[in-house]
Amino acid sequence: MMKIGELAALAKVSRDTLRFYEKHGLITPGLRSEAGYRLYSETDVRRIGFIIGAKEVGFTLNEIHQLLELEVTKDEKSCHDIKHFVDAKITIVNQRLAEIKRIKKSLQTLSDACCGGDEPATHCTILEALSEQTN
Amino acid sequence: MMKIGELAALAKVSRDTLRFYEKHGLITPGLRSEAGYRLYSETDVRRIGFIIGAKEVGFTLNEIHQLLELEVTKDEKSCHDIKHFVDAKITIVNQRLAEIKRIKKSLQTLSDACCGGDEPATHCTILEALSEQTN
DNA sequence: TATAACCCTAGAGTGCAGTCTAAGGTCAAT
DNA sequence: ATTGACCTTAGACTGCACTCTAGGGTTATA
Repeated sequence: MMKIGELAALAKVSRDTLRFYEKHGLITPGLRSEAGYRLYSETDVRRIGFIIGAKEVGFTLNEIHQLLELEVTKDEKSCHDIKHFVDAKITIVNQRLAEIKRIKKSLQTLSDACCGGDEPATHCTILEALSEQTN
Repeated sequence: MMKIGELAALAKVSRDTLRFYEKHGLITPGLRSEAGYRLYSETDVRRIGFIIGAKEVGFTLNEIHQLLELEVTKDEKSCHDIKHFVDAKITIVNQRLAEIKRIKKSLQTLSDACCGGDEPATHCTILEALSEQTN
């Protein structure tokens, strides 16, 4: 069990951010010490790791909230809804994957065109690098 | 050459967004019609396509601005700086790529655990799905 | 020729995601 | 016992990326 400052340092976010996430339901208010200090578990650490990762790839806190609330159980009723929601998210994720691969390739083209040795550096911009990608 | 409304419809953004991007230097103010209407070229279309794609995968407008300004020329002096900047960006892009793959896998695990047929739907959350990923 | 559907500007307003401030309580070390 | 580093709350403030409003001009169609 760690205090907010420790978790903040570990996750490289501010204490305020962690309280903000709690206030907005991304991390459930858990244990408190005698003095009222928040105490975080290993699960909380993984949870905020997920939040940060998801944020980095362009999910909003709202979307992350929905992702974290997803839970497959034996409840037949909700199972269909979950499947639907998850598959919709997978589609979005696949689009992002494709987009980021495009960007990576164009950055790579740019990097390769640059100082590659003695051959003359060709004139090249991101947009030109992007256009060259025929796939 | 198309007017702002056409480009907005094509790129699925608002006219205001396009004017906003211009004001912030993401698209250079180009040709104007006799009446002062903005006129956009094919290059502008590709440009805003790039902006939108980059935004979707989590780049800020500021970062996108920097990416768009990158240009490899024969100027030896700036070449080193460009290489450095681009390679730093590639590192970030690679991290995002890894992160989005992680998220995709966990969503897939979640989807697979759900309504897979007659086998009992195992209890599964995003965090558990993430933990299962040993790679 | 007038009506709708477009375009312009400057500037105000909005929602998201924090970030900071004030005023105070707790804990470990000198 | 007091100093400093930590923790608490509520609420104000900030920066980003739009989004809207007001007040006006233009262009195509009935």
